[in-house]
Amino acid sequence: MARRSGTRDQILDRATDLFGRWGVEAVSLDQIAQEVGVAKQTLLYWFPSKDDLVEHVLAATAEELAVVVEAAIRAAPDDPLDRIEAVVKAVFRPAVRRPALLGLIREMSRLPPETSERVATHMRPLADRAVAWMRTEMDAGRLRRCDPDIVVALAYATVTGIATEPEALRVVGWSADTAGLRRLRAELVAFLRAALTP
Amino acid sequence: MARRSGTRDQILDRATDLFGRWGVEAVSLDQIAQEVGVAKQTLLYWFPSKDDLVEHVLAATAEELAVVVEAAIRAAPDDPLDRIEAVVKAVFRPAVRRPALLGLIREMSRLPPETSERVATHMRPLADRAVAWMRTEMDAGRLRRCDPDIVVALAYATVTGIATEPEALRVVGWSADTAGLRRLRAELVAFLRAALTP
DNA sequence: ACAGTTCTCTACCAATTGGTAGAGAAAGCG
DNA sequence: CGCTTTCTCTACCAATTGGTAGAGAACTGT
Repeated sequence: MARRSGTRDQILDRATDLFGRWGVEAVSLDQIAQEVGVAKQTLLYWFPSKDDLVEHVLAATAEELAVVVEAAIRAAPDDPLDRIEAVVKAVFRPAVRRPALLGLIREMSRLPPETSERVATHMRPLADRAVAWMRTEMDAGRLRRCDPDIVVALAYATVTGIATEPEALRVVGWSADTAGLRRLRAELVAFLRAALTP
Repeated sequence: MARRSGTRDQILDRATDLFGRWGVEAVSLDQIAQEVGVAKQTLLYWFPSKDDLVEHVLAATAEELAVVVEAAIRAAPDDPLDRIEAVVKAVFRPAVRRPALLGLIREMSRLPPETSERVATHMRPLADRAVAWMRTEMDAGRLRRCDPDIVVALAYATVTGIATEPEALRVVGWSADTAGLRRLRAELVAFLRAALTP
């Protein structure tokens, strides 16, 4: 999250934003280099190929999101709905400040299978924990009974979709100012709460 | 939906799939031409530029989805939750058969503003009707009271997200066979029902 | 058979793509 | 000081990009 200072970190940073906003294929090395303010060759010194850069960007992003989620889970209260709310809010903040973050995760499905598989491996422990946790909460009657695998994916899809598609929100007349953001977050939390209450 | 026969329609058809799957920027005219089985120049005869092709593909897709949704609304029962279920099922069928459809709508946010604005104009009447309808149902106490603008966008994000991100589902161990699809659709409908029940 | 559209083709173009080769600063270190 | 490592640069490359020019089929109506 912190904009770091070395050339390598600056490259990672700009590449994250550009890849997430426009898609990996749509962003050229020349463009990244120009925005960072170095020659393209400098990119290729730090990352021997574009694929390599993409992979490092993805790994760093997945890692960053995982850290944010872990922290939110640990800090959150015991009630499952409160906990979900805490996680959503934790993800919402960096996602709104840098919309590219979640957009990047989406780019996964457009990458060669081996790459996306490696990123998926990164996320799997987190997803597994979430699923297991939901299952126990359902057994305890504190969450609506359902298929936890799919519902974790549904919740993810809702949060990611809404955070990365300003166009869809514009269609219904939403605007991205502070008040709009607060309203959006509140509705998102209420939506998930209603969807998961027993 | 029907695979039509003229050269122009074949081009539109393949372009829809390829743009939706890989993103507009990632697909070249040469690639489309090759898959259709014609020379690139034939594409540029029917659509004077790539931008023009993109625009026609988007318009056709938006139109197609709008027709499906309209039909589902008209055929559905009066109860709002049943009606939502009918629409989701109606969208789910073509979306799963051709995942590119919803993926394409997502591409909107990556296009030049004028283009995305024109597509948005196409969708707006539908969204407006949905919002107005939700509002009256809420007033009648048959839907959970909330901000209908945002909740329409949320429901859209959930359906689109889940239908276009097989990767996210793979992470939680989901598989795309017939049984998996049925399970997914059932959970999706239950999720939305729970989220919108008063 | 005719001329006129309608359609698809080959041949080419300038610009951009990811990537290579290797020179030259800059900085640590004896 | 000199030597080595770390870093960034200019110059270039083959391949691919969206797009142009214009020739030739193939089907029209007469």
